[in-house]
Amino acid sequence: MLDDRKLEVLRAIVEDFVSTTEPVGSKSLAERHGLGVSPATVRNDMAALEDEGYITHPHTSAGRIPTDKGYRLFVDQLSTVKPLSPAERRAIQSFLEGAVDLDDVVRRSVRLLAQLTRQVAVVQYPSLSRSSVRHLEIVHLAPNRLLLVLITDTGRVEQRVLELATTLSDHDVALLRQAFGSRLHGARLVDAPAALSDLPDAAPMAIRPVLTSVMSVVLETLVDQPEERIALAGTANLTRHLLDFPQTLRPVLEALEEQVVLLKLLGEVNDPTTVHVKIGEENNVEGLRSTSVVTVGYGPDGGAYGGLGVVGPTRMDYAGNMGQVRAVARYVGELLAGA
Amino acid sequence: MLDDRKLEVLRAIVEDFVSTTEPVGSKSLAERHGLGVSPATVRNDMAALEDEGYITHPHTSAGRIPTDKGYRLFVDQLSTVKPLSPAERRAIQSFLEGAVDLDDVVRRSVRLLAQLTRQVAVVQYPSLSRSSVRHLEIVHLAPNRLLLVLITDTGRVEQRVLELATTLSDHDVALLRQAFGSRLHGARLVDAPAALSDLPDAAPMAIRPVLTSVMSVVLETLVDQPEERIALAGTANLTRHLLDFPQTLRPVLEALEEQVVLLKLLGEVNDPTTVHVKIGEENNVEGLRSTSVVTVGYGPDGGAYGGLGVVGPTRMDYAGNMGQVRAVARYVGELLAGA
DNA sequence: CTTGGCACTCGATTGACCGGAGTGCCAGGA
DNA sequence: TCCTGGCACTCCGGTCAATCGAGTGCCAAG
Repeated sequence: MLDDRKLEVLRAIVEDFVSTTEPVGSKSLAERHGLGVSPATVRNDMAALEDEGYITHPHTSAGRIPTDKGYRLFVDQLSTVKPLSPAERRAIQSFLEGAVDLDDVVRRSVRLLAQLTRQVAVVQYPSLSRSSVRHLEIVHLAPNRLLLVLITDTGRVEQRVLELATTLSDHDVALLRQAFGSRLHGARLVDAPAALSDLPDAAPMAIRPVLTSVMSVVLETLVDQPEERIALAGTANLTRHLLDFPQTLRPVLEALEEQVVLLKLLGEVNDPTTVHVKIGEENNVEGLRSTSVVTVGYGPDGGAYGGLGVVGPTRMDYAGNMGQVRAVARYVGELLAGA
Repeated sequence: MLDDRKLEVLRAIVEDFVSTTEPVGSKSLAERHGLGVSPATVRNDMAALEDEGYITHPHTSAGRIPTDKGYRLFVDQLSTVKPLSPAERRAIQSFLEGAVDLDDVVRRSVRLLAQLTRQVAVVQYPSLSRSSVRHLEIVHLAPNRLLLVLITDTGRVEQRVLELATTLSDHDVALLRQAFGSRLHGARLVDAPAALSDLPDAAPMAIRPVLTSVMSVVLETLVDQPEERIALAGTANLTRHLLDFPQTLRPVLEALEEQVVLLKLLGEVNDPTTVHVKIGEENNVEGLRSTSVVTVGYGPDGGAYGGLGVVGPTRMDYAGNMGQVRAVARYVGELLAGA
């Protein structure tokens, strides 16, 4: 149905439209790209592409623009992820090398990504459940109050204050500390329930009740309801593209303010090791139906820590942005693995 | 120069313009507000107000709109902070009452404020330096590595990892914990240097060197460079007003992404107990020259903890927004004082 | 000092017009 | 069978002129 030239025409349409923002006509297309055929032929191909739903035109006498389906085909078959320019590599290096702690890494990454892609950038903090325990500290704040401090291998520090029904002695707390510490140290948080399963039986009879209650609270707050965090940057970039369609701006901004939405965005990736693209209507998130989202996982094995990506207009430089997103993910992954 | 009626005319212009977004003419103004004078008289007053720079008109045959100076006079003399409606009070109550920790309080507050005012809301986390120490924990992560956990009276938990030049024994750390804890407990962080000044002399000779080095790091990271945090919400509200002037949107969004800028905004308040308004060009922040900023301090004595406020178009409901900002600040202040 | 009257200004709207980019279709040619 | 040039057609976008009306400034009378 679609021979090579038709595909070539589609590619040309996407590339031209992305760079000019204007519907592209048969004549200018035949001229600018060395297709070696006349505008009339291009028109025929265009008609075929339109029949198949890959392109459309706003009105009768206007040029063609790609549909979501057209972009999809372009991304899947017609474009190759663009490697970074040396300048971009240097930018990443110098941007990230000064980071002092996890917060700093994430903040710098998200800014970098926004700057590089000129889109809205989203970076998820290393997910708790997928991290492993570097240190777990239990502090005895008051007789019935504990402070839990968890430090993960990625440098994330999380704390919770626990209110207990019973009171504890310093000695009890020392026992708790010892019991939890020895079992969790180095373990991934996902495996915490298993690692702790034998704990009640092994513990001294005296503290078993309080231990089980502490244990359930710990598991609940750290494993069942781990707090995910997200950093966002570059919302100002939305104005570059969406001023043509001001009414789409509001829902996008609203969506971007919802942590849940962003997590969903980054979490929907099946295979976190490859760059993933959602185009326009493909987005499950209402309000982002007019945008495209490029995401990828980062961390060891390419996705163990979390996700990051960019949100921009469907008319975006997919090849470039995919390359940039992937590159930043790799750097960040290495940076955190080395920390 | 400006008699009562002229002031009344200015008030009417501001109120009409704020609610309609349209330049207001003499006729409709004379009708809608019961001024008891003819349009011609209103025109004379308008001419006087324009001479003084309180209002202006976009073109010859258009109605008048207030200038920044006009809004300023309106805020200072013509409007009274509007108390909240019962519905608004209830909204605040129900919105904030479920908060479980500081993060939650701040996040809920900023959303609430954005929703209430329909502007962009900004809430500063309780400033570290102005808080006092509820608990300071020193954890011995590794021979030359300490984890500092600070819990303030407002529930803010802050942690730093310290790398030391020397190695410490558990016993040393216990001494440190004891020495710092006893002196800082209950003290305000601002007073920390004074509270710790006698520490080196009082400590056992053996740990003096390391103690002074730890002390300097502690003071530096917690007092000299306290990390301020800011929460932001409601950026989507910008689209309601600024779509008339799309080009102003970008600088505003850019400014709002800069923590530094926001801190400056909230920090510039001289007297934190009263609601403060910066109108248009009065703003020192480039990029917010087209907006007005309403801020107030919160906490005991009305400002000890931090600041919060909203950013919106100069054409905003000052009386209402000032009331809402003040009310939220009070609630948040009480909530945190009671925590 | 207020008021009605009046001429004037100027943005906004409307409708007519036209140029141009682009299309779809067709018939002829390789 | 496929490509190509030609041609009529569509429709957007910009320009121009005319008109409308809200609003102003000024003045002379009350």
